[in-house]
Amino acid sequence: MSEPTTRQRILDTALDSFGTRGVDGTSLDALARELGLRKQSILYYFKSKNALFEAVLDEAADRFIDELSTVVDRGDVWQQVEGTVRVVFRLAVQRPALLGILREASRPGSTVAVQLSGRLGGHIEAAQSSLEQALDEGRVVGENARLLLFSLYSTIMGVATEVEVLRAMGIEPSLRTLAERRAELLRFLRVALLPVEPN
Amino acid sequence: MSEPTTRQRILDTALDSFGTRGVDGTSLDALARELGLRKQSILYYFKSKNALFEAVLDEAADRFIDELSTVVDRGDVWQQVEGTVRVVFRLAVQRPALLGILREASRPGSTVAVQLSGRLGGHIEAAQSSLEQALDEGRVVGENARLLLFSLYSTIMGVATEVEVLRAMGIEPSLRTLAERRAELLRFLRVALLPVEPN
DNA sequence: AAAGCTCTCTACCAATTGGTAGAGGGCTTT
DNA sequence: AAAGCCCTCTACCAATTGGTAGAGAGCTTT
Repeated sequence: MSEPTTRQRILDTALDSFGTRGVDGTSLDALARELGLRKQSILYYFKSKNALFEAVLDEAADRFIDELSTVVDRGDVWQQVEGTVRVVFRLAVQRPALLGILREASRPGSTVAVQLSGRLGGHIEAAQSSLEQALDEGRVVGENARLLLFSLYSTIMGVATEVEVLRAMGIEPSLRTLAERRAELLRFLRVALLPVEPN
Repeated sequence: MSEPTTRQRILDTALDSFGTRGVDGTSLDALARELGLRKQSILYYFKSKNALFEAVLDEAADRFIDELSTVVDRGDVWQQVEGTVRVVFRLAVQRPALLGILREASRPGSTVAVQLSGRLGGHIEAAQSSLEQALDEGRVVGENARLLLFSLYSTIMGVATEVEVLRAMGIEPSLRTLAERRAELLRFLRVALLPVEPN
């Protein structure tokens, strides 16, 4: 387990800071301080703050894909959904910034969203066609695969990341309540997706 | 129809800018320029940028409550859900910044979220107890009213506001696709919420 | 040992940030 | 007409922002 390169350390720390404090809320100086460096060293590896952000986005997309890689090749759509929920919830605990940066990048009006879509495009398409097939075969309830996928995404990401809304509802985020949230989400999705026939 | 006060104009413009460009992405100078003022005039009405943000949040919460006021007193839970979806989607077209500022304020780690929860707390509770009753009477499928409400919120807000994710999926946001999105969302929620028995 | 490369640093910089102090114009009240 | 109030302004300010220029230390290559 060799030490990570300085470049990698910068990417790691930047991902965490961008993902939690936001890009605008993260100054190169603060980032460098956290790394025990001067900001000029950051600018040596990345020619501008925006270039750093783009690199961080690529990194985040790669990791996200990596995390989901074990899920995609499951045959059953429901198992894919279930696996995705598990992965996303694990990330919400272990690396919340990874989800935070997706949130940051997908802000309405974001200019970098295109970039993410380029990275994730293939996986989105795969998920969609998988869903489409299940829809055709009546294994899943719905009409439009793309829009259904979009609803699924919104629900899962929202439930996993909207912790402040949760607080507003009087539920303090903790490991316990997180498990409950996940269970309720899975129930919700199961009812929404799977046909009633108990076979 | 009298002209709005300067204070109100500031609140209005700030809501739009905070909601679309973000708080960090909005400088007092830029805001003042947009208003045809100097920033010192803004600071005359609001003692600091943060105070302005808090006032904007209160304003946004009031408007949001106002928009939903016609929905809450419907007897049927499903009609409440349907009405909420309609209101949120209308806002997504007419005043996206209003939803944007909720998103901004509910960022994980946000310090102002508590404030919003104070404003919306009563309405959340009302919605919850309404849902609870429907749950008890078997009119709605689910286990935990609070968590179910949370899932509903995440789904609706996500589908209405995650336009960049939509773009990434190859759906260009427009009035046409928005209507389709809403229809699919309503179908999704209906299946997820309502019991199967037709009658 | 000279030359070059990789990396981190100091030294700056112009622009922008949120914010303070206070002048002064135009009302209304005395 | 004087006094006070409401409002917007000019004039600053210190701190922070992202970014440039380039020195120099340590290594490898010639």
